[in-house]
This record gives sequence, C-alpha cells and structure tokens, in this order.
Amino acid sequence: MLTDQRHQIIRDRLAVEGRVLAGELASHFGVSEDTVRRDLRELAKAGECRRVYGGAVASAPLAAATVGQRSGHAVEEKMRLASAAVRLLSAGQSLFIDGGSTNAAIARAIPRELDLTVATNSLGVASALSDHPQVELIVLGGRFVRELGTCVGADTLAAIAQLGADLCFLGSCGLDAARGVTAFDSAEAEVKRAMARNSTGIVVAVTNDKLATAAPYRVARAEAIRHLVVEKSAPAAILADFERQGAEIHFA
Amino acid sequence: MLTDQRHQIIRDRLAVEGRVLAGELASHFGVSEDTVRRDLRELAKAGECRRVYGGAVASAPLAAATVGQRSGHAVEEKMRLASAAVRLLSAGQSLFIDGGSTNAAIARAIPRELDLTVATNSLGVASALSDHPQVELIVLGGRFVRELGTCVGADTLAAIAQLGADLCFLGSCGLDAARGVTAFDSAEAEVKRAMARNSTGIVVAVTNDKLATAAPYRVARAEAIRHLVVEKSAPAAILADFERQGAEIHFA
DNA sequence: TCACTTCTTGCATAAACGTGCAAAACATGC
DNA sequence: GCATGTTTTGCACGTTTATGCAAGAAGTGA
Repeated sequence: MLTDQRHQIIRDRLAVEGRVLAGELASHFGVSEDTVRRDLRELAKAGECRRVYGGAVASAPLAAATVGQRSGHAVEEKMRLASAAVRLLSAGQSLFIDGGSTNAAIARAIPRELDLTVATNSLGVASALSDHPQVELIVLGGRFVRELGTCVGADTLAAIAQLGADLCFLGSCGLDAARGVTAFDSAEAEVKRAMARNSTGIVVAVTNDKLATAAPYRVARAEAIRHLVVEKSAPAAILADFERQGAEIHFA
Repeated sequence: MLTDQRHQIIRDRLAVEGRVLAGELASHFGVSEDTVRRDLRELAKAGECRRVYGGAVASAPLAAATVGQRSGHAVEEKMRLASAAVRLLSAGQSLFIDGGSTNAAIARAIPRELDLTVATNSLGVASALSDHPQVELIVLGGRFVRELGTCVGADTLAAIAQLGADLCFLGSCGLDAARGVTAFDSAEAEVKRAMARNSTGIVVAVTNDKLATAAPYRVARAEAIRHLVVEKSAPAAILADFERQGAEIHFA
C-alpha cells in the first residue's frame, strides 16, 4: 500500500470521525505505529490535522462542521466497541454485517489486509469495505430504506437465503435479556432474522443506552447471542443475565 | 506492446482505481520496472498523474466518483455531461443506472427533490442518491467488483430481471457506431445487457475519448441508443453515424 | 512520587528510484 | 543491400525513500 493512499484514508477518516488514533490506524493499515505517527506528523505539518497525544484531530474549522453533523451520537463509544468487536475476527471467516452506526464503525475498523468474505445490506458498511483488497464483498440488494441506510425486502431475503456465514454482526435497536435482540421495523427485523438464521454465531455490539430496552419486533433470542460487545461501564447485573444464557462478554 | 498502448492502459487504470503500482504494471506488461517508471514519469510530466514512491496516483484530487477512489480523469467534462443528461429526466420515471464515473456524476446531478424510481448496481450511484427523499432506490446486489465499484453476477442479473425501467443509463467503456456499446469485462457486459433489455430507452453519456473506440464485449447495438449525450467538441462525423441509426444527440 | 503509555530521534535495511550506457529494434536515406 | 540516426528497452550503478526497531525523552494519570 502506498504512503499516499494511507494519507488519503487518514484524511477521509478525519473528515468523517473528526479524530484518529495512532494504534488503531496502525492495525488497520498493517504497519507499525511509528509509520502512522510519521504520517500524522506530515499531515499536521501540511496543516491537514492537529497532532494530539494518542493520535490526531481534524483542524479546527473543519472539526466543528463535520463532527457535529455526523450521526454524532456516541461516536467515541462506538469506535471503542468497534475495536473490541474486530478482535473477534480471524482470516478466512465469512460474515454477515447488518446496518446501523455501530456496525458501520466495526466495518471501518476492520484491518485493511484481513482476508474475509462479507455480505452486507448496508451501504455504509459496503462503502467502508470497498477498498479492502482482501475482502470478498457481497452486496445484499433490495429496496433501500433511507432512514436505516440498508436494503430490505424480498430480494434482500432471497440473497441472504443463498448464503451462510461464520459470524453475523447484528445491529440492535434494543437489547434485553428476556426479549433478546429487537428492531423497530418489521421488514428490517425480517432481514436480521434471516441473517441470524444462516450464521453459526451471532455478535451483538451495543452502547449502554440500548441495554435493557426493547423494540417491538423480535429478531433473535438472548440465548442465540454468542458474543456480546459492551462498554466497560455496562451494568454488571444486566450482563450477568446474558452470560447466564451463554453469551461471551467482551469489554471495549 | 507499443509504448502508447501502455500509457493508455495506465491512464485507464488510474481513472478506475485511482492509483497504480510500478511493480504490478511491470509484471502485467511483461516489461522491466524501469520502463514502467519511465512511463509514469512521462505521464506525470504531462500532468496526467502524480508520481509517488511505489507507483503513481491520479492527479485530480476532486470529488470521489465511485466510492472512495478518485477518478480524476476529465472531471469537468463529466460534470457537464451530467448536467445535460439530467435534462432528459422527468418526474415519475423509473431508471436503471449503471456504474462508471460518468454515471456517478449523473447521479450526483439529479435534483434532490425529483420523484424517481432508480435501480443501480453501483455503490457510488446508490450513495449519491441515498439522501434524495423522493427517490425510491433499489440496490441491485451481487458480487462487488472493486475495480468497477459495481455489483455483478447471477444475483445482480436475477434482480434486474424482476424490474423494468423507462430509461437505462449505460456506462460505456467504448462507443462505436459499428460495434455499439462495449465493455471490458464479461460479467460487467452481461449486467449492462440485462439492464438494456428491460428498459424502454437507452441513454449513453460519453466523453470524447470513448467515441469511436471499442472494448471486447458487446453490450448493445448502436441503433438501440435513444439518447446520446456528448461534449460540444465531439466530432460531427462520428455523431452523424449514430444519428442515422436513430439516436438523439444532446450536447453538454 | 511512580508506573505506564506515547512520542521523537537515530540508525539499519530493504525497496524503489534516477542516471548513464549499451544493445536491440526500427526507420530513413543512399 | 548497407550505412546512419532515432527510439526503446534492460542493466548496472550509486542515491533516495520508507519502514521498523531501539533507546531515551516527554506526556498522562494515579
């Protein structure tokens, strides 16, 4: 990978997320942290970002515009969850990745040189993976739902039915030990169910505000969750319920 | 292999992928890396790319055409073509939009409030339309091809088969009055053919460099083209051939 | 304060680079 | 045909660049 490409990707990320972490970029690119730090120093010298301890942030005028506007809710937390979730991956696996901002963050955190097969109905996830040379990317088409950023409907279900995956990253609108993974929309839930059904293991990564809440449509029961990725500050009592039902808990 | 041929292929690759590697090109052409470096130096001198350590990147750092990759070639022209092409649209129509940087430009030029139904296999087009509130967007999924930024394969064909459209915006790798619309890749051509078959009218928008050239795979005959959008400077003789076969010519 | 992480600097190495040169391919003129 | 000049290419050479590692400095948080 060319130095210039790294710089471009770092620029893009700064524009989207407002800040980058040296360690994260290093594992994403598959280079040493020293190299990333050199990159950041150069970009900073060119005025394209400001260097801070641990990484870099977008230069002042830009930062205000983008960071705020971007699906800004809990960006930091989601990136931390993503880093933890990516540790569940290994080369050669096949994945379903559902929509939602947390899953988009996970897709962005996937190391660039990791060898995977990924099927997704999310435009954001597809875009994030579209420059990963080792990822065989399958787009699950269908009717595009603007609010979700994903495709749903009969076509989507038909495409999923033809596939199987090792892991399924389910976006969750609500997560409750009794009601399991739930979604706000019927068609969306149907797609999630299909993905879950055709996967060996289910991974759910959620921020604290989703814990112990539920949406109307059931997607998967709590005991179907194999990996649960949560914030360090997640209430232990709630996690215990999931652990009892067989989930492995991973802290961001 | 002629020097000029190599240069043209390098230009194409830069337009599609945004970057090239010296070593990769050398083995692809079967020449030494020195020769490739000479080529890159010349192209860079002519302003057609920027030389970087390890290869070269497309020079125009303007808006991303496909997904994240720069498709710097003839950006201005493509935007002008797009403005002209969009004038062919009217509310309530249904469209197929194929991949390619020109079609991505067209998608970006579609007015935000226009009421349309659009089916596309291009991630770039889908992203461009994902915030158009009046566009019913259908994503044609399938195996994602990084170099093209589009989906191809059996799934894509199956999805297209279920749809019909008023207009089909065909990306064209080469356009010749005798051989019609042609493409570089077999699977890509198959998808284009399916779109064309299920549409009432075909629209082709091309820059001058595509005129009177042909790629190996045939997509549609020249007489199938209803609307041809070209630059003002397009050679009249070539256009006359298309006009004779029933195409309406639109100047950007 | 101390332990820990992150940063910079210097250095070694391998890859990529440009340059000069000679052989080969090709065209041109006699 | 033969000589001449031009262009293209590959190779050898020394130089530059990118990168990772090591060691010490500096920042961070308890």
